[in-house]
Amino acid sequence: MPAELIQTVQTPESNYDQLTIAEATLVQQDLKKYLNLNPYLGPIRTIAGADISLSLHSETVFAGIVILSFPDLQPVSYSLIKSSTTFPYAPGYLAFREIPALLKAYEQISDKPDVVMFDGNGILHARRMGIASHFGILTDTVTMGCAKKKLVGKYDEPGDEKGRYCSVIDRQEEIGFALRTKNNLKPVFISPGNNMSLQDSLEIAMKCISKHRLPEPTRRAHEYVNLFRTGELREGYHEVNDLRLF
DNA sequence: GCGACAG
DNA sequence: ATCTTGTCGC
Repeated sequence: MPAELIQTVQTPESNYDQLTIAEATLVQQDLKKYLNLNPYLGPIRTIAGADISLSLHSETVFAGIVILSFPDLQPVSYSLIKSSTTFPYAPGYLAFREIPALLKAYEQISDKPDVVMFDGNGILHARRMGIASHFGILTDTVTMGCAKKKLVGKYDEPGDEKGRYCSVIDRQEEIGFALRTKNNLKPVFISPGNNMSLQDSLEIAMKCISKHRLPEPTRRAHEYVNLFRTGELREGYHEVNDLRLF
């Protein structure tokens, strides 16, 4: 990586808050040089969901990563951390608001997941550098995005039945999919983050669909992070010892 | 200038 | 994202 970029991203928790939008754009353009969209060949034994929860009118950020077994999708461990941010929310720059906290949550995981799914996009982004791709490049991990709303591009509405999907196209380029995860409900938007292909992201997303609109990884991450914010779960890395299974 | 716009 | 109650549909 270029020295300038390394200096900027090496310790995001201390630098991202001070970046201007123009500087953030340059960081994204630099990071894109390291994007890898080749097929993922390794096994998937665990898949994690990453998300954050915010208090209204506050700089406090509750970040969480929940690791699920694969393909059974049962929570096996989770990492929660409280942090703060002053970087404003701006479409296309979500990573600069959420990544510092998510990096802390990721660091305290002792048994890292094989894949991480983000509540947001991978390459389904104007500069192909959504939060999943950004995080995947910084940590050299296998990541993908699952957004609840379209950020950029055009697509045909997929059929009403669960499992149907259509490509999302932006400037002649296929950058993701609109995937129907539940009958008659709005689709979610899937794209690869880093170290996997477009097809990988679609196949993995389909294997994570259960009875809800959101795939299990991000659905669980959202659930845990809210339990954390409301004080029902504690900060730190925890193994799930669910005796209810027996 | 107008419309679009992850969380 | 978050603040909120009931309500319509599978």
